This record gives sequence, structure tokens and C-alpha cells, in this order.
Amino acid sequence: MAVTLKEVAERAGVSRSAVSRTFTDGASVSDKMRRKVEKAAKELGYSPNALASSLTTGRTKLIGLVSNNFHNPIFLEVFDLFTRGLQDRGLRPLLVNLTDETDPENSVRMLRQYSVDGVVVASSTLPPGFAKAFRDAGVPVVHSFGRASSAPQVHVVGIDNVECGRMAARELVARGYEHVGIMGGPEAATSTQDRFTGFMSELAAHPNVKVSHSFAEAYSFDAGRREMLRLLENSPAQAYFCGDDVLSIGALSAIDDSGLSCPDDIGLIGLNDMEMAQWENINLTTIHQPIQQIVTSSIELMVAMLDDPERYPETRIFPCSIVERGTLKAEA
Amino acid sequence: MAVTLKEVAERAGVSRSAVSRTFTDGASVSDKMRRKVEKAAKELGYSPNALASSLTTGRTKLIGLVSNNFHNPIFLEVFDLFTRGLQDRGLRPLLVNLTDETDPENSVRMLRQYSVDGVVVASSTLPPGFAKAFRDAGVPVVHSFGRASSAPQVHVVGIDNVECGRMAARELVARGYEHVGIMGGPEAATSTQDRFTGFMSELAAHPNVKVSHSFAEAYSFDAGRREMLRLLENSPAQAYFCGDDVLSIGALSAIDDSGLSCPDDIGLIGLNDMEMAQWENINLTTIHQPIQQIVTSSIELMVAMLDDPERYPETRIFPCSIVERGTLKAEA
DNA sequence: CACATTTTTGCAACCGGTTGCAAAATGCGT
DNA sequence: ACGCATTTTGCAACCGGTTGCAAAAATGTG
Repeated sequence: MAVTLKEVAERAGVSRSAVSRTFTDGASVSDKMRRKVEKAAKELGYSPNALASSLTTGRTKLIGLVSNNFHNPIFLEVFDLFTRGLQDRGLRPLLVNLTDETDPENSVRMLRQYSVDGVVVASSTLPPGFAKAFRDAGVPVVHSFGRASSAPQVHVVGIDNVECGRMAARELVARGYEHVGIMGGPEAATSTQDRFTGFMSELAAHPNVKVSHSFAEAYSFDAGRREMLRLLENSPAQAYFCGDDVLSIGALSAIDDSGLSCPDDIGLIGLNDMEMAQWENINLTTIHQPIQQIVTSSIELMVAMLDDPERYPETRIFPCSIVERGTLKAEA
Repeated sequence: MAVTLKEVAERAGVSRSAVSRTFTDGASVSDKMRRKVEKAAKELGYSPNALASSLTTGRTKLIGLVSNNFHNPIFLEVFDLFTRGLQDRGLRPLLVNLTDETDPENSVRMLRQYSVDGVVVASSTLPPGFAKAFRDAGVPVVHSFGRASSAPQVHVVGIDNVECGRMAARELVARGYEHVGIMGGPEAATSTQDRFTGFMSELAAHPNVKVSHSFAEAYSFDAGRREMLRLLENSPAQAYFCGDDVLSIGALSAIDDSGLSCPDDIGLIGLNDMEMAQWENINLTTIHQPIQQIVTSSIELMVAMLDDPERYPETRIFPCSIVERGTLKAEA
């Protein structure tokens, strides 16, 4: 069905190499030759088979885009940015859905079978070892939204979740809350653990502020709502740092339904600054995560690694900032 | 770097064909041979190069997953279902982001360069001609969430948007509203056009009910909010059928902010039944679109086409149903 | 115009697999 | 043990490209 190099060569009356060369830039071809070949190619509707050429060049321009976050709306934006960013650089995202996968082995094998040039792991919940499995298989890896580390085994691009925890704690203290809580995401997620650590460490410096903590079962509306309903049952804190915006919105709904009001009765601060957080009927105070920069930087790093696979692993952390909206009481 | 067939063959002391055969099922290999080969393969950590084999077999197991809906949360679920469904069948989604692309040509060429076995166009806004461009290039294609047609040029799986429009109209009439409106999505989208057609045609049978219509600029919260604010400025209808749930939620926020209440002052009915629609602080009455079935059926159809590329184009329409929540007044 | 230098071109081998075909090995019946 | 049918195996060509090398053509120099 498809037109091949050979057919174009025959039609143009030249060698196969000549055709190949007109389609690889940097190769030596005379103008006359190029015109002849391009004419024949156009007439036949030829375009080179990327996979066949990958066999000899060793590059497929395929990038594995691996994630397990298919339920957090913020990741739709992440996918949007990644796919467009990769496309713009002539790279093709091969999407791998890791939901329910705990073992990297299968995906590693599969992505190697397809000779991907690199892998982007886009997940805030997968352990660092997951990304490392790809590196050990000899594939350039960038872990986006991964856990920051001072001695990274693979490239990591993201935010400092510990610092975010601290920032949230500082903000609640500054607002004059005297009993605060963290309602974390799933306890197994690295992002949850780090935010928790930061939150608690900051509050250790404020012994006069009472702290409580609990964890929701998932980064989801329902989990946030359920957990907040449970918390409201006996002596809740005055304000909560929620694991992320989706959880916050669930919590908000629980608060509303309990006849309480936010921020009058209970304050909330989220994390991510997803689009919905600014919707007028939500209006969530939250910590902004610079998604666009993280994605852009991840792609840059990936491109750099394609040139130099031995590049030394690097951690790139982007600062977050608080976006004040309507779910915390005014400064004390 | 990667281990090749040849190395395994040498190590096992057999021919290259023998190795190839142990990794292609249905091939004739003795048990003794298979064991020898598998041992050598395991020792070397060999796994076959899917792209090299595609050269001779003509199948890559790559499926282009093409969409331009990267801003509607419902599509995160669509991507989740597609990627998992394809993976489960040993197929690999190559994601193509068509945002801002109006011409199918580039994507067609790119997907042919990668020899995809098939293409799924997942979009409710792309015109039928887009999917047809892939078919014309000789690639099996399924248009999911596409426009239903009695004489389809390509396989279409989705819902009957005209009927959804009628259904919404019937519901509003049954509830006793005497002035109703449709606040459609972007006018250029086929789904908008069809829903509009259905809505108006049903109301033509009810001359005593006053109808008005308008269109939002996008399927987004902001567009819905803006449009509703505009509508509220002078004599709005008593109830609106909104182009989709995201628009509805935007409209809801506009209504709240205007000091009006839903459903007491203005009724709303959406379309999609996205997860958020059931959140307690939204609680949107809407038309449920059976996404899971659409995706499953699309994948089935795709798999069937891989076996028989000449399969006659087919339209598969799944019924929608109204999910009653809290944004319409009780039945008259 | 002859000669040296540079550019362009084609040949042939190769990338990592698959597969038709014929030869070798095995199984079966007696 | 034999002949015959059936499996199993290896050879070699092929899939659709790329690329090192040397020959051919074009260009420059005196």
C-alpha cells in the first residue's frame, strides 16, 4: 500500500541512496538531484517510514509518557502541555497508563520493545524507584512532579513539597489559627509524605498552635468529602491544609453540607491552583504549582538528554506561591 | 546497547529463525529448542524489537489517538479508558494533540510515517472530514464521539446529539417551563449544531413555549459563566439546556453570583454527566453520556478493523438518559 | 587543456527482525 | 529394521530504510 523509497528511486531514475539523502538533512545532494527526487516523491505521495529508518539511525523520536494520574483534572493540562511540547520538537508521545500497576517491569519491557528514545514519568505519587527502573534499562528518564532529592538518581523536575507544607503551615499560623490540621492525600504517595513532613516541621516551631493530621484515601473529591465529614464529627481544627485542590473541593462540599461555612467556621488551603480553584463558586485559596514551567523544563531536559544520555542527573525545583482567594480568614 | 536476536541465536547455538520462531506464537518449534532459546534469551535479557518486526509483518500495534479536547475534564476519563483498553489488547496509543490544528494533513502524514495500524479520533467537535482524511490515507479509523450519520464514511461511535437536544427540550416542557433556552457550545462544533437542531425541532411542536438560543464561545467554565451573565441582563428564559456540563457549571456560578438561585429562579440541564456533576455543591441535572460504552465499543470496532480493514463503515449510537439532580424544578 | 581538489553519486552491507522453501530430524506402522 | 508422513530446522531473501567507501562528476587552478 505505502510508497517506498525504492519506488521513488525507480521513478526518478536514481539510486535509493539518493532518495534517502534528499530526505535526511545534512546530507550531500545536488540541487538538480533534489528536484528530481522531490518531484517523483510528490507524484507518488511518498513519505519516509520513520520506523524503518529508526533501525539504522537508532532513534525513533518516540517518547514514553508514563503516568498513573488519570483522575486529577490537573493532569489533563499536564498531558496537553506535554503532547504539544513534544510535538513541537518533532517527538511523539507514546502514552502509558500505569493505573493499578505497581511494578515497572512490564512498562519498561514494552517501552524498550518500541525503542523509545526517552521516558517521561509524569506522576506525583510514583516512588523514585519507578523512574530509576527506566534509567537502569538504559533509557533517558525525566521524572516530572517527582520527589525532590539532593542526590537524584534520575532527572527530577517539580516542586519542593516539603517547602509547600511549611508554606501552608506558616500561612495558617500567620492568619491566627490556633488549631490547624493537615488532611493529606494517600499516605503512600511521596508528595503526601513530603507535604506532611514540611507542615509538621514548621508547626514544631509553634508549640502554642495545636496540630492534628489525617489522610484521605485518594486525591479525589469523594475522598476529600468523606474525610472532612469524618473530621467534622468531633472537634475539627479551625483550618486545614488539604493534600490538593480536588481534596479541598471535596472538603468544601462537606463543610457546606454540614451547615458550616468556609472560611467563617473552617478555613481551607489547597495545593495546585487548578483551573477550577478560581471558579467563583469555589474560590479556593491555594498554593500555585507552576505546571507549565515544570512541563516545559521537563521537555527541555529530555531533549538535552537525547543529545547526551550520560548527562548527570539533575533536580529542578520551581517555586510555588500562595494564591489568596476566599477560603481563609483575613490575616490576624 | 540492546540485545539482538542474533546474539541470542549465537549463545543458544541455533539459527536466527529458531529464535524468531520461539517469540512468534503459532510458529513451529520443538520443546527442546524453545527451552534452549528461552534460557539464552533470559540470560541476555532479550526482548524482541517490535519496530523491526513490524517491517516484515506490517503491523506495529500502534494506534493513533487523536483529539483536540484537552480542556474538558471528561476527556481525562476518555483518555484513561482508551489507554487502558488499548493496552489490555496489546495496542499502544500514540497520542496526537490537535489543538489549534485545522488541517488533518500533518497528522495524517505523521501517523503514516509511524505506520500506525489504526487511528481513533476522539472528539465531539472535529468535522467528519477530519476522520475521513485518515481513511483516505488507507488507515483504519474510528471516530469516537463523532457525528452520527446514516451513511457514515468512517466508523462512528457516539450518541445521537439531535435526540439529546430533543430529550432536553421534552424534559423542560414536561417540567412546565414556559420560556426555555438553549445555551449551546461553540457554534462550529458538530455536537453543538446537532443538539441545537434537536432542541429546536422538539420545541417546534410546542408553539406555546417560548424559545430563545445563544452560543458560548467554548466548552469551558468561563465561557458558560460569561454567556449566562449576558443572558441574565435582560429577560432570561426560565430554564436552559446548556451545551455540556462544564458550561452548565459556569452558568450555575453566574446565577449564584447574580443573587438568583437554581432551580428556583432559573433551571439548568447539562449534558455529559461528568463526575463533577454529582458533587454535592453542584448537583447538576444532566443528560448522561455513556462514555465507558462508547470507548469500549470504539476499541472493539478498531480491533475488528485490524482483522478486516475493508469492513463496511458502521455507526454505533448509545442511548443517553436524564440524571435527575437538583437544577430543575419538580415536574409540573 | 591537464591536473588536483571537492562534491555528488551508486554500490553493497547493514539495522533487527520474519518467512517460504527445502533439507534434516522425528514419529509411526508394520 | 524399513519406508513414509509429519515436524522441526536453517538458509537466504526480504521488509524499508541508512551509510562508509570508492568511483564519477563537477569545480578550481595554473
